[in-house]
Amino acid sequence: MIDELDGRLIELFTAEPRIGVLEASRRLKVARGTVQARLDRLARDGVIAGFGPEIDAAALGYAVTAFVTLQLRQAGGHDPVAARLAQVPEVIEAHTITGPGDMLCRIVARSNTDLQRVIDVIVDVAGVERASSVISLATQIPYRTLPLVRAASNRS
Amino acid sequence: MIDELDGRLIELFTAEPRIGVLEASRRLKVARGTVQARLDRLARDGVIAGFGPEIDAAALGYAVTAFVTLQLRQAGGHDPVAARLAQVPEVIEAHTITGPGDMLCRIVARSNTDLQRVIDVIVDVAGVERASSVISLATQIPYRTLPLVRAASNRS
DNA sequence: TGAAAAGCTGGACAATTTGTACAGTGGGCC
DNA sequence: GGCCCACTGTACAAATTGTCCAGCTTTTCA
Repeated sequence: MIDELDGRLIELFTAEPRIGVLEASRRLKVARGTVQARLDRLARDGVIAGFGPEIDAAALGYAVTAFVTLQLRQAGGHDPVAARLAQVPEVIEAHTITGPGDMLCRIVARSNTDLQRVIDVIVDVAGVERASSVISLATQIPYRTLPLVRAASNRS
Repeated sequence: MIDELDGRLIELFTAEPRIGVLEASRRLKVARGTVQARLDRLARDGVIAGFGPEIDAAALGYAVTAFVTLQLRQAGGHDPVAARLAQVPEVIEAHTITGPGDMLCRIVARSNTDLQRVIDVIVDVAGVERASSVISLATQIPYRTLPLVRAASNRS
């Protein structure tokens, strides 16, 4: 799927995103065209989804993160509910899941008080039967994919 | 915290990350120096955490995502467990949480069979008492922050 | 076994962008 | 009124990008 050079390339750009193709080729000691081709291929294959800016919700004032498990009314299915949840800015992510719950959402809020408001909004969404939430107290491992890249490109 | 121009800037770079400062200034109809200064400030304030490549775990072959709630042994605390979990590449994210569970992890695996293996690895981590997992069947709302940016920069 | 295909190298070129600086202008604040 | 700050518009050298090419090596496949 990806080889060792791809792995080094991704690691390099993760560590120093602004270096550019030329500098990357120097660091990796390969021709510029190679870096360019690899990058194009990784992007085409969807391995690299994009280079967008990573926004820190906390820095925007959304200091509280919580995970909400939703139980939905049987009728209507998941998609309409998801569409309505998508209207709520504080819903950062949503998955349908196995198990007793039907949906798991990641939400953010400005404070614990604000979290109450956000949860109320969610519970008010048509199709949502009940919601149970847990608050993230600390992020022990921030979202990461580098270990996967290393594993997939096999080198320790 | 961030104003309307910051919001437009972030949106633009999210939509087309590769355009560069000069093109961005043309699109936003402001001077290049302004874009540069804004970007610097946003990065300095931590609002923009970085411009690293976004890696798609699924494209790397990790097609299955699951959320695992861990109960920990009381003794020892969270941090040592988190440190050990960090050794497992498939643990993509981990939070300490309120409620009956102690920790919530996002994990990925190559298949449902592989998921079993990953969960076994996690349960084997010293300090982990038990783990209960739910599988993500579909991503209804992919991780996003743009609505927050819009909300924070207040414009619809 | 032999030939085609694919990937990498190293180099070249024009066009564009970046980094950086500076003077001028307008609004907000004390 | 006066100061500070952000933005504008401009300038210039240096660096990077996009694109192409010829030659070489390795892999693939009939």
